[in-house]
Amino acid sequence: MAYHCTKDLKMPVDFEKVNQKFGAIPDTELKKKMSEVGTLEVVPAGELIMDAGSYIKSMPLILSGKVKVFREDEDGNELFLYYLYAGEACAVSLICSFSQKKSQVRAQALEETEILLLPIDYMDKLMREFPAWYRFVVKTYGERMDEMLETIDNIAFRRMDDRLLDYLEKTADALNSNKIKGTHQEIAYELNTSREVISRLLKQLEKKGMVKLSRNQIELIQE
DNA sequence: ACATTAAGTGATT
DNA sequence: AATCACTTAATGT
Repeated sequence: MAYHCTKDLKMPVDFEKVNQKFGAIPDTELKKKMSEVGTLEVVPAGELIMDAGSYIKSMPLILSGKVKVFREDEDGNELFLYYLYAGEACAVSLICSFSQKKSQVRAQALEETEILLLPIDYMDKLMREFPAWYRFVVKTYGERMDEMLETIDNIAFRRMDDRLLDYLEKTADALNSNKIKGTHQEIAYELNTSREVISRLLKQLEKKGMVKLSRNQIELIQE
């Protein structure tokens, strides 16, 4: 069976872990089933979990770690979408796997990340046998939909300075640190704008005392 | 000290 | 907000 990942470090799934991380799923029987049917994959920090254009053969559920999800357009431009945390699932991949479509997004592990992979062949069965699964899927899909809508009006209606601040806050949150390592160029790439714009906006934020700038590092100041 | 890379800036569209 | 054409500052060798 082909998996969408290059690194195949599969292990039996620890039920206790699934039970603990997915408090959002009340049905213990379902979680037992998930542990039986799924495989565990450990992705090292920085690895791509899913690349645009790859087919998805299973639905990933994050057991631990953090994942950055971003879109990539035809010209190779990146656009940051959202972060995924433990206990969450990527609704995009669910839809992709259902419709047998290639992934339209890329996902990268920010730190070592454990992923529970559920083969899509089981989706039908789980849906029918476990109402809790159905509710979980609908719920995560709804959550992602909200995220997406937020991202859309970020782009369409908000100015870049809002987007930048939003990005900085989310990134700081994902890293558990107020200090964001990286260059202005990298941020510009993620937000699909130019380095000069980011530099200027960061300068403004610094003047407002919201941020402290140094080479390769941006420190967010708490309000 | 020199080269390289990141960041800052003014002008133009 | 994007792009260009620079300058200045920080860092590595």
